[in-house]
Amino acid sequence: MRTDLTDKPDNCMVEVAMEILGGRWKLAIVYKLLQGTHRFGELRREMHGITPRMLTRQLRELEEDAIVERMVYREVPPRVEYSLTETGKSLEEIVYLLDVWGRRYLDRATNPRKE
Amino acid sequence: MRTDLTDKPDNCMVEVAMEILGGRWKLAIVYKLLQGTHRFGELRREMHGITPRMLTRQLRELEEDAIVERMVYREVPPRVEYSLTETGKSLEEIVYLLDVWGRRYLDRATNPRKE
DNA sequence: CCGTATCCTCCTTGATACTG
DNA sequence: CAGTATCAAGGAGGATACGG
Repeated sequence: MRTDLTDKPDNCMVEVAMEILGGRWKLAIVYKLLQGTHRFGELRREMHGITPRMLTRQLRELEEDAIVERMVYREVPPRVEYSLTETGKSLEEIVYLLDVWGRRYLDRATNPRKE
Repeated sequence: MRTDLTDKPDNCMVEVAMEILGGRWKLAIVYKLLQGTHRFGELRREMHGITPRMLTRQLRELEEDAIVERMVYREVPPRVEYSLTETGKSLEEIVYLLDVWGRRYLDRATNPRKE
């Protein structure tokens, strides 16, 4: 499944980070959770197009990697809240910079200009 | 293949960025090129485990997305050099932070400690 | 409301051999 | 040296229906 993270020969930890954070949804979920705790259904609505199955899988993987915390309230109807761990919150600057970079990239791609 | 980047409904540009930079090798290649221009063979040797086919594909995609520049020298034997564009260089801080994050993450995973 | 169960497609990645 | 060609496997991601 995942290559052994401790078996990275040289000093490029970018590969380690991308192995945990890669994929289509992970960092977008972190982006949402940086704005505060969310319930399953809230995330589902805000993530335009994700299926419940996918959302569950991504959240479980993030939980295993200690990025996300899952809090279950045994009520009727059931309530489950997701939030970031400290490790998850430590991604704030990276996610922010990626957001900025993506916005600028899109601007350039949309109205290209000469150098 | 790729979803239309201009068709992202809300303000989460993280998805845009990950669509361009996601995958196993892209940011690791950027990491190497931040240290200077590289030839194909140099990258191949430094990227432990990448096949020439994969390296070619990743470099071509990065070239299409204007992250990487390809310079062909018509010599014998042939020489091709890869370097970052300005857009590529603008990833420096992100790549640096990902490297740091990955290193710290690995430390925590290797010698876990209680809070 | 918060998920699971099933079934499915196709992209990503890889191994190996070969070429200008 | 710098790639292509070919073949193959596996997993990421998706559609739909159902369960506690």
